[in-house]
Amino acid sequence: MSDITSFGGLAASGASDLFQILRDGRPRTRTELADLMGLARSTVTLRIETLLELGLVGFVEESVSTGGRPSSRIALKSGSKVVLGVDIGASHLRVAVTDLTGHGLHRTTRAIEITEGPEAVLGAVVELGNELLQESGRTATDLLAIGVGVPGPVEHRTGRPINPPIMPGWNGYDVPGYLEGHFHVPVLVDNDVNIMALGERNAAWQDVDDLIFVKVATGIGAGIVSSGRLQRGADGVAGDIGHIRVHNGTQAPCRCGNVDCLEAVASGPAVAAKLRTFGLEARTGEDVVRLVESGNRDALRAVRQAGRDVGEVLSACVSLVNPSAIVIGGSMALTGEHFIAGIREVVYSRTIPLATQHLQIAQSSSGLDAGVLGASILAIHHAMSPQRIDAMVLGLAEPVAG
Amino acid sequence: MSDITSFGGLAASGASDLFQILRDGRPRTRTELADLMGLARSTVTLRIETLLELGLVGFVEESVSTGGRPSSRIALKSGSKVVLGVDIGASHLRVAVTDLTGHGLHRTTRAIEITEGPEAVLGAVVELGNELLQESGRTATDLLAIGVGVPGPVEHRTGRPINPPIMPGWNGYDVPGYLEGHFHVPVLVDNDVNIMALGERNAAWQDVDDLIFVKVATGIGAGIVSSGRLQRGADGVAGDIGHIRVHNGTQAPCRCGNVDCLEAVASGPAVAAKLRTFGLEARTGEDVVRLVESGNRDALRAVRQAGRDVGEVLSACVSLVNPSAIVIGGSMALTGEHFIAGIREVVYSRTIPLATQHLQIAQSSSGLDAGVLGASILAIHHAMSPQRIDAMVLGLAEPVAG
DNA sequence: TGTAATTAGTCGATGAGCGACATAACCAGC
DNA sequence: GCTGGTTATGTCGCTCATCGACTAATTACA
Repeated sequence: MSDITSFGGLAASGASDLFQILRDGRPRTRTELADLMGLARSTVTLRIETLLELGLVGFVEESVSTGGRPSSRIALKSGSKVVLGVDIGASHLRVAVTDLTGHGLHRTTRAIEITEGPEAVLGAVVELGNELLQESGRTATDLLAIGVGVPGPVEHRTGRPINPPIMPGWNGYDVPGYLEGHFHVPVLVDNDVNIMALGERNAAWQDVDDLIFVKVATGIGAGIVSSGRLQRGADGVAGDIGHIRVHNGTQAPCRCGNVDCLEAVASGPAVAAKLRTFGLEARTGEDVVRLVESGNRDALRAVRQAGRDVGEVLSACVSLVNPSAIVIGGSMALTGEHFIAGIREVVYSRTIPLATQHLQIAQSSSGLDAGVLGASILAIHHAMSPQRIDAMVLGLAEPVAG
Repeated sequence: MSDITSFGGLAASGASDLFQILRDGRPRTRTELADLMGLARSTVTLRIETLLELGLVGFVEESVSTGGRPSSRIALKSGSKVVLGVDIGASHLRVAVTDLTGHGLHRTTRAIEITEGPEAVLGAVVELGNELLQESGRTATDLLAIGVGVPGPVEHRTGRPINPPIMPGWNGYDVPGYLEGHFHVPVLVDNDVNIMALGERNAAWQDVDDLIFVKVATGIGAGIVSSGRLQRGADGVAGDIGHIRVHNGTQAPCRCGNVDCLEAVASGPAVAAKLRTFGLEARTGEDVVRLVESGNRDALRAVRQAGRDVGEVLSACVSLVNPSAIVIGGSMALTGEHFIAGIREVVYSRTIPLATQHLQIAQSSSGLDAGVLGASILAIHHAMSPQRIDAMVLGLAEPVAG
């Protein structure tokens, strides 16, 4: 009764360990790799040959000599394989094809209404996905995995949304099942803010292991990366900071039933509502951004106050998890420095210096692409996991052995 | 230039992997272990023999048969080795000797003033440590490691306190250096709340992977365990919730310079100060506990309100990290259900149901021992790390080979 | 008391990984 | 442009952890 992972010798020559090191995209020499893994150089050479045969790695030309024979540099080769990154929002859908390094090839957007339910929205995902594959000259067989972000709580293990407040009809829906039925590859689903945190970290904060990504748009949420790992919490709803209480005394009612929730005070629609009391025309966060860009004083002031309110909640977050970076994304972040200035003002005054001395607070650099990039990363992480690499190596070894 | 970990074959026969499984204290059969590790039973047998020779594991008598030859059950054997757990408080010192399963053998307390500085306090630690070793019939050679908790921020890597507000003279002091000079074993230092979180989890919440331990005493702090790992943050000051702002409008000044910090409102001394305005005699959290136990109405009301204030901050923590348990410790927890009722009242009303449906809020069960137990766990984790077990196995192999 | 069931100990075969040595490629200086 | 120093690569026999299969031991139950 032995399992499949062993067939005489060890699992799969451990080539996947080597591969995981190359995942960061940096080219390495054999000696570097040997040091990094604590193995002999000759062993590393053998493992590299396995990965070369699989087409997973390749040589980089630039051979730099330090006085002797120049070392050949080995790096991850994306090959022809691709993944799909899907970012489902309340009112729009964004899909991207990326190679295995997470670099975007093609992307596209479509207006949808998430309230139309899972079949309608996921049907659009299938359409856009197929279009993109065709545009980038790939076939369905080149696709390795799909990552999906949805605007609500998800049980990451099963990929099913759980009681999502703004996604009627999606509760418990088998999102991976639908997409796997059309693409026949693994589908990973997570909260949209979580994948944005992944995307942003991969794009601009590779060396930062403790990071909080905050999305301020129609809703407000945070994705937390601690010790380099995404924190989902016990029920997968960690980072739901939109309903933490703030105290500016307006008793603003929130859709959750409470009052003075951050989301009822500082979200795009909340700021827009406040601006309407000044006789300004505004409904969404985008409207607010437009008013700020036009230089409207009331809008500026309201945005800065919203920043302060977000800052109040974030100062608590900083005290609790002590991150080294906070990245602000979502439509409200597009108001530029005014919003972030309000955040900084409160965070740096309401937190002990020890926690803020190395803290950076910055605007999202990947902007609207953070979601699809993060979704791709999620898919790549799965497609390139040690288990799957081992399986590929085994697939290479078996025909030879048989 | 190869390193010491390899001398011809593999590092150390991988016996440490096996040992790590047995660390939970549960006895296992060979077949169970083989399944758990994905290795052949014969291999497991060989590894067990190595650990038997080292005296690290042993057989458990009770042999249960399921219809055939009864399996022999293998379990961790604490042997004669011990560790010291040290819990340094603002005004008292607690030291315990425990075996390698973390079970206490002897413990003792002494009144100290942390303001007397590191040499005086650590001198007392050395005295008490030696006394305890003698009492439990162990010698210095039986000691494997020391774990220490201090009431302030610590750089865990070096064991040096960093700008601790209530520990004048300790800033940057080499705590491990002092103790290693006397005991000649590794010394691990961490924040007191962090080790209490470790101790509490080990004592009563072994199966809970997401837990927040909150200490409410002279100060207020939290230790966060996420995905089974202690979260220290980027600078090692995660969980410092004492200076998060609460809003009951009293503008209470805090020693940190801000107003309305949780610590200025709900800590032992803060509640005591409030009770003095009612003409009651109270200075510390212990005084408050005494008044509550005597049934004083004002004290009851003040404690419940303090619970609500703590609950306000904890509801933000729940939204952010989504734990499955919150454990309340520290002197204020000794006021019994009144304090925790206030916490529950606010947390369950100010947090979305999704995050609280499986949330438990409970009083610390290990009480005053949480600190020393956690410190021991910290020491044991280090003393029993894969690297150190590998080294022990090597030490066994080398004389034979040489 | 015998038989089925289950666990434990033993041993030859296998191959991942190692170190050592020979070879290849490049630089600098004469 | 040759030559010696330097650094990287390729090759090969050896070692030992691990495997699977077989045998021995121990119990339950008919």
